[in-house]
Amino acid sequence: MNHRDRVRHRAPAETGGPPTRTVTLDDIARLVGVSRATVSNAYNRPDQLSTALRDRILGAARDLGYPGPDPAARSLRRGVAASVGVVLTETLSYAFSDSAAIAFLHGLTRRLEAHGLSVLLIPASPRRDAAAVRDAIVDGFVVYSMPDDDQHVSAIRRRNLPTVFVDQPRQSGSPFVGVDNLPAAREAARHLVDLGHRRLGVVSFPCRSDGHRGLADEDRQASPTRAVTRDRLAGYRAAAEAAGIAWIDVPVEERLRSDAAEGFDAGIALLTRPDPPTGILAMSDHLALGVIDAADHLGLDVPGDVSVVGFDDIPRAARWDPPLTTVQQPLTERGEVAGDLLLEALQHPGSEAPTRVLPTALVLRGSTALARTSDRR
Amino acid sequence: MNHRDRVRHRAPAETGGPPTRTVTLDDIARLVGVSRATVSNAYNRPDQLSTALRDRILGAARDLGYPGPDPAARSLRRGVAASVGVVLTETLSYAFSDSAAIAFLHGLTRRLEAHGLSVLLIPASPRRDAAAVRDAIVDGFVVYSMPDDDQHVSAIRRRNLPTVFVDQPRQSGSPFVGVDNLPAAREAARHLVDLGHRRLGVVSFPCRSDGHRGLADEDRQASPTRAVTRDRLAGYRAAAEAAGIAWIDVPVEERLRSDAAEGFDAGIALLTRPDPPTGILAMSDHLALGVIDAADHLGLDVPGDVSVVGFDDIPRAARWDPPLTTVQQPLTERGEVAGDLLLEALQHPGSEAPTRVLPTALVLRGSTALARTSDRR
DNA sequence: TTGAAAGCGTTACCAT
DNA sequence: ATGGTAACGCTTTCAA
Repeated sequence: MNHRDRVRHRAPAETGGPPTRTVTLDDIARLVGVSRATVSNAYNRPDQLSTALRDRILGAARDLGYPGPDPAARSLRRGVAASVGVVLTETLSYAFSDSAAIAFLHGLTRRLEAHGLSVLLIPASPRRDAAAVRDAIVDGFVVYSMPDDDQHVSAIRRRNLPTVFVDQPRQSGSPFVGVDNLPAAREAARHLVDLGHRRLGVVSFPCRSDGHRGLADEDRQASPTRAVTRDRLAGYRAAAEAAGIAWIDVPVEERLRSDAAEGFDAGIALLTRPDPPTGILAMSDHLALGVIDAADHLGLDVPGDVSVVGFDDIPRAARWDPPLTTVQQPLTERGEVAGDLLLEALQHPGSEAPTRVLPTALVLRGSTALARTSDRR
Repeated sequence: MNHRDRVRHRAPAETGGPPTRTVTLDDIARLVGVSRATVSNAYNRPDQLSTALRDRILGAARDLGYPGPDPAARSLRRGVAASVGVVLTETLSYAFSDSAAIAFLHGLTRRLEAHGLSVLLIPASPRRDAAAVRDAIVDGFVVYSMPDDDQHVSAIRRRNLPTVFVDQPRQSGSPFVGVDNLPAAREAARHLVDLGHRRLGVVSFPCRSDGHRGLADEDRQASPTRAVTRDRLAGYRAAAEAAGIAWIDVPVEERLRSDAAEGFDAGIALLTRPDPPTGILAMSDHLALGVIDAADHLGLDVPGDVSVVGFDDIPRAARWDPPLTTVQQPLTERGEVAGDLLLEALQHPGSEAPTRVLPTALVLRGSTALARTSDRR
């Protein structure tokens, strides 16, 4: 980014240096005939000088077009940025198409703005280097659902600032907020099993960040980089095996992102198998809604022919046709809690690093029903 | 915000000063036995020193727990922030419940992150002072739909950085992107008139930021602080008067925010009037959907008893029951264009300030229908 | 390949 | 009430 627009170069004789502001505190001071300190006080400590002088200073500043004390210089000197950095799972723009991320940011900003803190959204997609993280002028970080081995996360760790982790990774010594994914997923799967479903299918988040899309073999399932994926998979599996269903028989369709298009694609893949599942577990509502569309598209009835369970309970879930059975997690509240934890960490640096596990609940709606008798075993 | 956590105070004898970093470039330099400049080069210009030395330096940095060059100092010295400030109509958290704002941010971040720029969301609700704007360490600003007389906008103007205005205010000399609200609104109103509706009602954004909620008298209507409000009102009015409807007879319900709850409230107010409107114009889809709910609630059929037209065409509009007739504007694209304009302004400071007016289109769906014959005149 | 020095624009302490 | 002064931590030119 070129910066020359707000700068001017000093006379040619000048020793080469950084870009120079058009007008600084010094200029005002000189013009008014006071010291730099006094001008600074005019801005930051109005009570330290006479009203008359202050007005004279502010007037001169206006005349010269002085933009006010330079924020970077200010921040350097004071050691405070008045802002908080946020890194999110995917690209920034993706976050704005993901209801779960949006709800999180809603809760987070609600808390932070109450304290006058700005929120710096940092581009941290897997493909980018961590420069933006290293250059972020912030007082602390919020890490939202990032892979364990992510370079941005490492860079944040090195920054050594108060950091709150959401969902993932779990970082000892740092505040954490999330839900218990394994039991939540297990309950979702058990629900299908209890309805008599024996042929299950799963639509999963990526196991690795290698761009794979399709069936996840045992090897991939063994080592998902994201804990959310790992735990939900384990939960589904636990319930299936508890019901005597061999996990090897359960197709796990891995998809790159959590959106309806990917869900649709995965749904088609699952439902056109030779022996298609009658119960499908999706790791997010976005994916689940896509699966329902896929069933529709294939002329299958939900829940008549196939039951679908989501995860998150985004606002659209309840309004869908049929309304989606899903695992509800407190999306906005997670953001609020993350905000609270960070504020706490900023105010009391030395204090304990709390872990807050929020409750989930299986919400039964219209997208699941008893398996046909013929489909049971 | 307390900053002491990442700092230590030097020996007691130290002259009082700003908070001090635990370890700086200097410490590394001393430990390795080189100059500060060389350590700096190790980070910023790897080609300027031998690999061996570089490794020694980076190793020492790791040993000392050096967090890397301080971003604020860096930014001060280089004169670049690598970030862009954004201020939005309302509170930050509100933005995350407004589909139009979300779509805008989606488009904006898509463009900005491609250039490695971070996005600083600045709390700028009408009640806050402009401190967050003054302290924002950014290379430029995006102003999204703010009142003309807003103090944050004034503060941004004083900062004298490249700034793109979206919707409002229109600032001569600065890039602008928006739509032509007056003709768009006029078309929406004409649609109702063409369907035979003679008793109209309007659900409006706030005319002033004084917290008023309810019928807007002529005086209020005469001077809305926001151009969007002014222009849409003027458009509605033009179509009504062109059809011989006296504007004084058209109730304008002013509401504080653009959400379904406010729309519901306004819908109830309009539809329980002695001579209720048969055609309602809402300034946003969120409001319009609330109006439909209100009609439902009162046992009125949409569009049988009352027709409703929205504005924006948010994703939910097409999926609603009934699907909403509305004025479509390119929400995401607006964000992209804003991003492009700002990037351009950052790269070529002196250049022209383009104004981009994006197209709108009235989308006819199920929420509008012919007025009953008995209701016409 | 390395180092010395000159800033970047502020703020906060201390003295007057 | 006001000013002198010493940092804050870094980057860059220029010379060696």
